[in-house]
Amino acid sequence: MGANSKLTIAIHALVWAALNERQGSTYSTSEEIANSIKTNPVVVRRMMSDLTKAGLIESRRGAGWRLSVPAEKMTLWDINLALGPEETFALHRNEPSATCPVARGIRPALRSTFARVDEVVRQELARTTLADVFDETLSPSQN
Amino acid sequence: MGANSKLTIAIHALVWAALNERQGSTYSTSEEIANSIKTNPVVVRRMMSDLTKAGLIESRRGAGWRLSVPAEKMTLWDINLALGPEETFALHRNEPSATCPVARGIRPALRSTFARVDEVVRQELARTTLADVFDETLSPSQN
DNA sequence: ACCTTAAGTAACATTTAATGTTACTCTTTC
DNA sequence: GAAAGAGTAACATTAAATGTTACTTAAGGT
Repeated sequence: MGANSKLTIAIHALVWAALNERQGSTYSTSEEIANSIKTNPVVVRRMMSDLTKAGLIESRRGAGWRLSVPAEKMTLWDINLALGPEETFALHRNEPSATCPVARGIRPALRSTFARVDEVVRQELARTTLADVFDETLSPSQN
Repeated sequence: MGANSKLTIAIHALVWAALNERQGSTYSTSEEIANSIKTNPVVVRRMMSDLTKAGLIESRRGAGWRLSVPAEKMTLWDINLALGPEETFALHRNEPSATCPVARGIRPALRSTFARVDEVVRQELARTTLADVFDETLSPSQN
């Protein structure tokens, strides 16, 4: 499958939960969230389970989840890290030739190059909080 | 399939061609390159075709390809752009709910967030040249 | 205690993008 | 005009993401 939309789903779920809490509910359920995202509740539960393990939210069986970190303190990198971040670019799927000097040297060279890319992605995600996305999502220009 | 290794394949091919040219050959063929990468020649031709269209290399039927931009002037972003860059993070695969305010507002919010991420990736790739990767690939520590 | 609700999770199905492969046509060089 | 190798269409294969069903487990309310 193509690109990674896990982060999109997670942020959507968290913004939904944040709004739900702001409107007076304590817990949000996988069914409510799946409804907004238009996906299956199990997909939501699976993903929320990762966020729970990372301590970003807390679950209560029979009730749902609530944020355990304030939206202002939760960065998009925290969320992405909880989901198990993927590298922006992948190395070769198969080991390249063992006899060719280019093939032998290219992997370490690209590893360090791609690590720098991943680092700037990390920095950019760490700069944005869930509250930032929340505000932009619900800004008047969207209604 | 998982992550995007097209850029890896392209850089590998270009470093191979650069070395080949430095060693006196004018043209490099899809079979030679595929041999080093351990993939099918058609995969190489397909990808090289994109690089040709972008003007980074030039092809001659019956002979192969050669660089048309010096390795010092060709950035990894030029290469990635030629391949048709993918976005680092994808939005929802399916349209989310039309009635939920979160679902309606989240896409524009994420679009701008993810655009900033793509921009820092672009900047980082533009900072590294094919010559940089060439040198690191063939550096003594790799032999 | 019992019932209801909803999370947690295993197992399997489906979808889709990337990659691999075959086979053929088209240019260029010799 | 023969050989080499790019260009490309068409199809096969692989593998990851996502969707779905069905069941188990924990918590709260009656």
